[in-house]
Amino acid sequence: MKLITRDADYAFRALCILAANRDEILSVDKLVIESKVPKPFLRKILQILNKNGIIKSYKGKGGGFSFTGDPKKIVLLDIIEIFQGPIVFNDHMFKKKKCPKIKTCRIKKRIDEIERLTIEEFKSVSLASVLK
Amino acid sequence: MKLITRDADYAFRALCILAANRDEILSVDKLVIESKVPKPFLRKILQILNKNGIIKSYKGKGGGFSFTGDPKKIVLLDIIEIFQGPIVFNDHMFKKKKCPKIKTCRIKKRIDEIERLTIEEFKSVSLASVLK
DNA sequence: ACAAATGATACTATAATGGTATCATTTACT
DNA sequence: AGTAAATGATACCATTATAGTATCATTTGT
Repeated sequence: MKLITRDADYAFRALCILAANRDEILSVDKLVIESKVPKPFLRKILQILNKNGIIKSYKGKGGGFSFTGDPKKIVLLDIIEIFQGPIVFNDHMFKKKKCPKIKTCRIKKRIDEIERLTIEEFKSVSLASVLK
Repeated sequence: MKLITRDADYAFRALCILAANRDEILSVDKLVIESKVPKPFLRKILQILNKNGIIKSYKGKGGGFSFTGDPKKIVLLDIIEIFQGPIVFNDHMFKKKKCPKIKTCRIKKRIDEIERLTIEEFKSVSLASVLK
């Protein structure tokens, strides 16, 4: 069982490279060399980061992507949620509908506690924290 | 994104019912009524729990399944691992092979810490802890 | 003998994952 | 103006996982 999917993982790694060269424009080709991620896949990922306002893109010759934000403010949780949606440890469904005991279920409550704890941890992993 | 899959979730809930009626033999039909899980799916799940030594099964008329172990010793992590394999937050792969920087990568290290923390939490969720 | 139960196994539909490929558009540079 | 280098937008695809269902064989209590 894997929690973090490939695209979110690649995205965060590419982001780290961009953040380490803050405000510089790096082409996908350069990022491919540094990150080893397959180029068409990395392109798609960077486009998504751009659409979500995490990085900026520059079209045309000499173009590429750059990170201009605050490395302390972008955290792993943000990236996971962009590519994988919200983290849900236990959806508590039966077939297509929610379990009616969802409010009182002790199992659900306990798992939700663990979920909150893990989410807080993912919030603590900022770009800044893994760079220095 | 979901961490705990349906089968592991159903399994743990069914186990709770069995543990609450320890040493009693309950048929799948009874467990279906209590748990609301679709019968053929629940059967498959119980067979897997049986094969993994978590519960015992009794064939023939009047048969069923029973939990005879120590509710303190069976934890959510055991069940997740049976149905979903080991928990891996970040596999750190590139295409089909491991990232060569796997030993030194700061991102990987940080995520592994969070993984260990979460696994410890799942170890703390025993049948006994959610029953009382 | 029969009914009630599990054992074993095969099957299926849908969605997610991990990509690839292609054409359109933009821009810098000569 | 023309061209090369870059991203934008989309469509496509193979494989695997998920969430089940269905069926027949076997065992066992009465």
